[in-house]
Amino acid sequence: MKKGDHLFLVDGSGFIFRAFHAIPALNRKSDGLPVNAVSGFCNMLWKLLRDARNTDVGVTPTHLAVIFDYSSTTFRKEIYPLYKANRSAPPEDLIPQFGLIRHATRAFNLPCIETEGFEADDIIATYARKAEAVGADVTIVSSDKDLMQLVTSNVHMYDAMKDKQIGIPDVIEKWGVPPEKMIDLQALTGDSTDNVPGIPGIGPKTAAQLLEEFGDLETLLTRAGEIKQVKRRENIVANAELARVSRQLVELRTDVPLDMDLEALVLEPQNGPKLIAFLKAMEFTTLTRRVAEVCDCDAGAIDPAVVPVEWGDAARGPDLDAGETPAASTSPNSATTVAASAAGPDGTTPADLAANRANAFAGKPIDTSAYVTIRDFETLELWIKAARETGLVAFDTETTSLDPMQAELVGVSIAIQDNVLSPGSSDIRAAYIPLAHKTGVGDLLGGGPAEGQIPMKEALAALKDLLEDASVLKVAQNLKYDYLVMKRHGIVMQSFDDTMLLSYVLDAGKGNHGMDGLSEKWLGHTPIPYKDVAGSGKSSVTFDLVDIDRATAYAAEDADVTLRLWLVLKPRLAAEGLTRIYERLERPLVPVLAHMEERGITVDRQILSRLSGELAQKAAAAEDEIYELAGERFNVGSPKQLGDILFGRMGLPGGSKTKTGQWSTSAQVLEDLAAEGAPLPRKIVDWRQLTKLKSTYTDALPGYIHPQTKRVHTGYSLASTTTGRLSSSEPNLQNIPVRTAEGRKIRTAFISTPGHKLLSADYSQIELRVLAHVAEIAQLRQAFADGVDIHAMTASEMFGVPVEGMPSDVRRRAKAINFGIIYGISAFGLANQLSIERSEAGDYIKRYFERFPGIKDYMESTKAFAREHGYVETIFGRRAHYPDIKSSNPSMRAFNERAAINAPIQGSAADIIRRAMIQIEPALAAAGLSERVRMLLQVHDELIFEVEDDAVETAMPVIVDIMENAAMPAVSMRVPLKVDARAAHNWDEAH
DNA sequence: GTCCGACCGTA
DNA sequence: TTACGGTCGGACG
Repeated sequence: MKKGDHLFLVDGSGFIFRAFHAIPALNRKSDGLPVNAVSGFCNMLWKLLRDARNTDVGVTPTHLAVIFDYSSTTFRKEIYPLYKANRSAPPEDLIPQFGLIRHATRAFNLPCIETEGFEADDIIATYARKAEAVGADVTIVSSDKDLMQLVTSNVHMYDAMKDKQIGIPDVIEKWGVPPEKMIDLQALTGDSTDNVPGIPGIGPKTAAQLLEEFGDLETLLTRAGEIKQVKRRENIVANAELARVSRQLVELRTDVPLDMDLEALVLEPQNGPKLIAFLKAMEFTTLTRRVAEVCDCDAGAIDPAVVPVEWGDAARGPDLDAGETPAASTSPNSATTVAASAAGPDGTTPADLAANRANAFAGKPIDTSAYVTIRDFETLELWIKAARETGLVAFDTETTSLDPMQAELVGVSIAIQDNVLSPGSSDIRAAYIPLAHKTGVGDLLGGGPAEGQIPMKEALAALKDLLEDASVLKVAQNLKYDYLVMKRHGIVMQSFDDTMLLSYVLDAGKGNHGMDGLSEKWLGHTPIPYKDVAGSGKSSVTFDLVDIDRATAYAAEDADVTLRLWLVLKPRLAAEGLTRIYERLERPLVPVLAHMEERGITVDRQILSRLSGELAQKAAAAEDEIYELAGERFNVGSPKQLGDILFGRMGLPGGSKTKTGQWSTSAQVLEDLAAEGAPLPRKIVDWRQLTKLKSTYTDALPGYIHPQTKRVHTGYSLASTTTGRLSSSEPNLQNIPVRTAEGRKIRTAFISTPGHKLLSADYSQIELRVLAHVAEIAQLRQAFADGVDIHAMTASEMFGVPVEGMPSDVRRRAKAINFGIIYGISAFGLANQLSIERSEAGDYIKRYFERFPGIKDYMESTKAFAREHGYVETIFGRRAHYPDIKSSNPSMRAFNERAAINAPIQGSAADIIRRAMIQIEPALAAAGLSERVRMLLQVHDELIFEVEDDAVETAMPVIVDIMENAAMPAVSMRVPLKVDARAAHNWDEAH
């Protein structure tokens, strides 16, 4: 961009609201879909672009971008939590138009820009100043006064609705101050729509007058004593701080990190057919005709585009992030109303669309012989172009390993809905792009690269543009894997969906969410098994050694199936009211977790090796004593042999049996025997602990140290629990010992890099707090509000023992009961836990319910809900399904009931920490800590960070604050959340 | 080689 | 009494 160029910055979000209110809502599609704002937007863009071509008329953009708000959790909320807190949900008819306007922007071939953590205004400000700095002219298409501070001799505003330019004189005329003083003026007057406080009683006229007199806000505030009017003087003195905060809120940032540089905003030629297809889908006949004339296209020959409609989830659940789009209405039945009155392109309501799609794809044959192998750059370009045209592409990587940190990229497959490569068709076409296949299977020296592959570097450069293009939606199955593999090649994917996560949000509790299973379930199609192409066991090969034709069939099929699954599952989100869960709690976690996995954590090999030696010695000693006591040598690790010795040859009384009929040798049983005075069981328990620590931790962990990074990279699964918790594997870092002193030594091996500390922040009693919240238990809520010992309080309530001087055993029982409640208590389970009679446990439970009747109510109503709906919900609306809740098998039914009672508690806590994790990185960025603090691990109620020594003090309150307020603003907890944080050189001391 | 049960580590 | 994943032994093929 250079002098003489003219950048247009369209305030997309501002325009949506203005157009919606300015244009009558009777502007609807034939099926009832409200499109008034979309219509105004399209006409405005067309006018701007037409003028761009006709140099005789108006100003002519050479560059243009449309900018949207992305999220309401901006840095301004940090400065002033009440910022925009009074915003109510947008009107129902507006909700589907947010998404449509983004589609419209893409149909116009224009960049669509949004940046997390910043408002559209800040992005506009940043671009405007950058363009000005290189000598270009700027026109901001908006009439929002918040943007007027940006006006200079080179930066103008344009009110598209009134067709009016706004320059410096216009600002002065309207507000009485020049643009550079608008910030001070707004700081004084405040803004009721955004909840910017300002100074009460001061409006624009007074503010302008004061600024005229004192020059600027700071001078005014310091010299406020000179003001003659008594009330005004006192008012300003009293509220000086409020004015300063307000100033921070209204001043726009000009340092927003930009994904696209100025050059990328250059105005591309119009794509007539693409635009016409969109306009036809919107039924904008006049504009369609005009565009067709100008582009010299035959509009009649172009089919309407398939435009997905995001309905929002107006029907239910809290708004997960007030103010963000698309947001919710509070009316309980509004989604149905919108849905009933409006229609998507291949259905009449979201539910119809979902059903139609499911029907269309169930059993629809998949022709795996039609897949294409892309072997030259030109063909690749053609496919990428086609993907851009449709704005939707399924994507899959083929690699040499299931571990994304070790995997070498071998090839990439893509699938598109093809109305570009073969016009008029909406079939799916899929292709495989081999990149690193080798020849010479079985050749000891290994073969060279296979013939007919595009050089990796060239192909990745082309794919990078597509994958990082926010205007093209990428669909993948288990996206985190592909995201990480691509990130390791310098590609940071933007705009994505994950079919695994769609299935998880919709159907958690109904089986797993792997691609093969989903394909069977929804498409009636069995994909080619991996082992059919790569073999299995000893004779298996890595994917780079698979013949390219075989690889094409397998890989392209994966992309094809993924795209089909997306078409089936995505409409179900809106139909079932789960869009917000998916968009706010699930999808944003993918990059967050990918980054955590990529970072890994340092594990000290020496410490583990030393511990392993110690454990080996102790275990050997214990083993000798065991043989001595048993009178023979046997495999201590074999429960079967051990059982024979203890309960057979030695004749000890057997406790419980396992489900295979064997005598149980569990720790519980052995402890009971030890209490009876038998020495052997005690030794077995000791031996088990030592060998467990050795085999599972000290010996296994070093094997996970990555050869290049020298760190341990766990893998998080987003979709393997019914409740919404994450799980960790290879290695599982969510079960590193902590309860015993011996076990805690393992944690000393998890260390920070030099100059850093590990910071651990964990929620205190989060599940009991959630219980107090959902079941509305007055005593529990009070106890948490007062910060008293919750288990002691319970004991005191139940047994009438004062908290002061309470025997530890009494408190222990109460603690077990509290946990039992969370787990959907049964007398049997509690009796087991406390080693008491079942009748006594039953009495405890009875007394508990008497003291806390709300708990009983919660349990009964949760069970009833689960029976009626087949699922339960967290406080944020995540669902956990229990299809067997009505089982005729009483123990199976009871098990499902307990799980259903537990799921909203465990799941709500899981949702809260998810929200914290999603907010952490932007919050750290806003605090300037991005480079100095890195989130490494999550252990259900704990987050572990690696922090530069000097940043610990600043980072800790930021992290604690985010975590403690993570439920807000979606859910206002009736109980405070408490987070404890510590930093130290290793995990043991930090915890 | 692959699968399953028993056991045990975490929240 | 909830939710997980890893290791081992032992049985199956």
